[in-house]
Amino acid sequence: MTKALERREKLRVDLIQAAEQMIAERGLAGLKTRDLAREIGCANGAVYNLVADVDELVLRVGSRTLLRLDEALSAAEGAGAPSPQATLIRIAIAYCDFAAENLELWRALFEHRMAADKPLPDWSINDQLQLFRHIYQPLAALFPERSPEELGITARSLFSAVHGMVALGLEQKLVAVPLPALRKEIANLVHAMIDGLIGRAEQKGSAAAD
Amino acid sequence: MTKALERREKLRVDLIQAAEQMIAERGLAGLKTRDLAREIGCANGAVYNLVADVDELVLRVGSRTLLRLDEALSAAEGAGAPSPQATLIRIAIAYCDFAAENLELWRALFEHRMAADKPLPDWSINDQLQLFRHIYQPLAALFPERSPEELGITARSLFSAVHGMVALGLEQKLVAVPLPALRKEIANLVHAMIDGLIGRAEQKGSAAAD
DNA sequence: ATATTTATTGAACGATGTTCAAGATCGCTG
DNA sequence: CAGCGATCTTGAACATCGTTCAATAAATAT
Repeated sequence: MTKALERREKLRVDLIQAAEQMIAERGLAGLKTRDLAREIGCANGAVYNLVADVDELVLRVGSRTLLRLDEALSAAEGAGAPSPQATLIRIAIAYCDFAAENLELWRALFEHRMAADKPLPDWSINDQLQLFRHIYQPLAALFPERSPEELGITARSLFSAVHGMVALGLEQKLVAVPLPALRKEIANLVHAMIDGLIGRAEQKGSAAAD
Repeated sequence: MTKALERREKLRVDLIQAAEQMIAERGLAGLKTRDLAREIGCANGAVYNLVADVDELVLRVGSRTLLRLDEALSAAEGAGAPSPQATLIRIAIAYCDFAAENLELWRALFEHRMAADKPLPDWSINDQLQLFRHIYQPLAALFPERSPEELGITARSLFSAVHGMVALGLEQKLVAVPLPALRKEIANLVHAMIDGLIGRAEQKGSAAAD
């Protein structure tokens, strides 16, 4: 019984790769089951033997995108660390660059919405939470007195702020921003946010001494 | 010929209001032309006498949402102004509150995407640019030496950062954040961003004196 | 009142996600 | 290796969409 399952697995991998390429080329809205079936050489109905529905397919592609994003952020934090500030800025720039280079796949991560009655599977939620990890460590170095809970909240806030700048910056709806200008803006505002957070922490800490 | 056009106009208003209510109740994906037609009492084909297509309908609803958002932000900046910093924070909180209270309509502003070959009409683009106006004035008070271009860029960055925090904060995908905690986080990070921007501006300005 | 212009209708079209009975294929056993 | 039961695959069919259009009804002009 191995032969059948092997073929199934190979087809499933092909399907997810084809879906990834299709989203990258035509956007999430351009993903069609019939085109996918033709691409991997099977009947359109067969797609539902490999995957429960299109939602799962999009989530599986998203999982791959998140993995590559994770690698890109790891590479950014890996290279020599002059200071936690510099590391955080490099991570933010790496996030921007990844989004620009994988525009449609990155958008698909946030554009996709499940039906209200079918929530995200756990494995998908877990994928997403891994991202904050990259920001957590430099933040912990900057604010050693903060609790893990506080650091987690701050990490999510920082990530969300950078995400917003990238999301609206890469949007063609508004005035198109040249990528170098966007990178500069992000570096500048991240630097300001960190400086501001440090300043406010010192102010707070010294209040007892006054 | 007034009778026919009057009826047409009334129907068009009804249509947009019905679409607004439908998006608010069922989300952008729940907007269906046949349901709309039944709601306003006409044939489904008649919808296309009132509006070119669903894209235009969504944009018209978006225009109304942006108008109400504009009013909410104006109200936030209007109330007594202790300092530009405090005003910016109030605006950010107002943005967060508006998004929370008008969740589906606010989401529709950013979820909706036009087909690649049909760009946004000018009137819709203009609607969106008005938003930065609210941030521009307090920023100009904080950084009088900056050029209008620089201020515009900073205003967009600040707006985008807050937008990102609200967008990911209200997302049910990740861990649900209680609204009061989100408001507190936004106030904190906006404060930090402004402090940081001021600090970096001072540093830069005094560099010549070093 | 009649003719001409215009608006409205709702059936039909094409696309799309999903299902399912019928047929093809596979894996095991005698 | 032949045959049989289980399983997989197929592609036609279904339900829903947005959108179009010839026919009908209404409104306006003469």
